[in-house]
Amino acid sequence: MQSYTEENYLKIIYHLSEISHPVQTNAIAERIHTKAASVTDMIKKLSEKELVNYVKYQGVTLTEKGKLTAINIVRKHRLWEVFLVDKLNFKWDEVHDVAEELEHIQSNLLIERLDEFLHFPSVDPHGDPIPDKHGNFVELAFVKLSKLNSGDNGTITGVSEHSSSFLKHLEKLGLTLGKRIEIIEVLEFDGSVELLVEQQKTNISREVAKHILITKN
Amino acid sequence: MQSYTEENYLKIIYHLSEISHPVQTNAIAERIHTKAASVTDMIKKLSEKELVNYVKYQGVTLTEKGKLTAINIVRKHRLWEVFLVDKLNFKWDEVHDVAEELEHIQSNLLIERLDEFLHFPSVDPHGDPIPDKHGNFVELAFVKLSKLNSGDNGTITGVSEHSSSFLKHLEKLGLTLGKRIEIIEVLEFDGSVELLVEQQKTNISREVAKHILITKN
DNA sequence: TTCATTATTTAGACAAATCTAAAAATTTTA
DNA sequence: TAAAATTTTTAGATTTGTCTAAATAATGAA
Ligand SMILES: [Mn+2]
Ligand SMILES: [Mn+2]
Ligand SMILES: [Mn+2]
Ligand SMILES: [Mn+2]
Repeated sequence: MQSYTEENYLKIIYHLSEISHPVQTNAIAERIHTKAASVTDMIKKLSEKELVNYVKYQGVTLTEKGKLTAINIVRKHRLWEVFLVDKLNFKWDEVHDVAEELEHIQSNLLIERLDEFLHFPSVDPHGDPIPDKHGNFVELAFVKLSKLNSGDNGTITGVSEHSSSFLKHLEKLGLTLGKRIEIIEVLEFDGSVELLVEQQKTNISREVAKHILITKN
Repeated sequence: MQSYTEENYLKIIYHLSEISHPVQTNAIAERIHTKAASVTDMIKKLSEKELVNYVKYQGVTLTEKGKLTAINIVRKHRLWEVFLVDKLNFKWDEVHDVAEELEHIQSNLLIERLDEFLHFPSVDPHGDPIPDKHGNFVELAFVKLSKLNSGDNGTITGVSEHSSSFLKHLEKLGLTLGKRIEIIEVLEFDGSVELLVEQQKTNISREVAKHILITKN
């Protein structure tokens, strides 16, 4: 079994693996709010336990065992987020911090029963896929809203930024999961996007558009 | 805020306070599976934080602040146990260990919403009272089954032993919360009790009878 | 390709929570 | 009430995860 801290490292390494291979020490340090020296220490420990492959000065990659562990934590995180939103009426911007704690509860029975109670959801409140108990899940074919052109339309199916301020902003504009949108115009000047949601015209910055994930129709 | 470990000490001290005032070092050590020396260290720390009153060689008592903190942890523990039984179909002997972890999740919103979701239960799956958000609760007027005499009858409303083996044993005999019982005879020889549950005659040892709590009618 | 910059690791220290062994205080027994 | 037994505390060490400062390796610019 891994400690709370080890689990957090594995999860962060898993997420960072989608961006760079291998994962750099500094990248981990930044995400986990710690110093590079501490990361090196922990990486050595995880390597000792055969959860990561570590090459000095190069970085780390997860071993199969480490990856399965990480995916299981992600599974728990996302299932708890669904629980909080669906059953306890949390808003999508309120769930992340609590899920960061709940994801470390150790009980297979608990998580399998929770999954069942929630009717085996396939995505979490932010549109992220929920791995099944074997670690399998389907990556949805997203495209960033910032890549669309005028006339394009689609459905909001995810966000790539989970901060409360960002999510609250989207909520206010009515840009929530499942909403259909149509691009009116992409301003050449600053890349901001004018779009239509439920007969309502809205304008969002390029920065915001980058973090909204669309499934085209 | 207190650490996970500090919370556990406070909770144990709270429970032991019902038995002895002040609470002895060794009693805590035994319950928390640690050594007396470690307990002394932690007690000093809790005293420093004004969560307990500590007199060297005498023992500890909780301060008002410490007591409120402890009651809040008990509240969370019991609410989670209700959740596990009522919503996730756990058996009453399966919930304790998971609740030991869940009770440390830090989120007032979570626990208030959970309370609401469970329709503000007043007792947990073992018949123990659940404090409200202000720390108030009613102690039920229990009597140990071992104190009853032949001819007495009442309802099982609690247990004072939470081990899985004990609870499974009761389950097997049909001696669960809410069941009405009638004492047929208390054997003089060994104090074992012959009783009637749902037209069924059963015999339990004095040791078992001691841990079944009855509300008389 | 050499020097400067950046990234990473090592060395040594620290706080939290624990332990063992020994000392000190309290309680029990005789 | 004095010795014996028990309980509690102290002293010093250990483990986990972190830090700062210094050393080392890798990368990028001239
Ligand atoms: Mn999240
Ligand atoms: Mn999420
Ligand atoms: Mn319990
Ligand atoms: Mn209980």
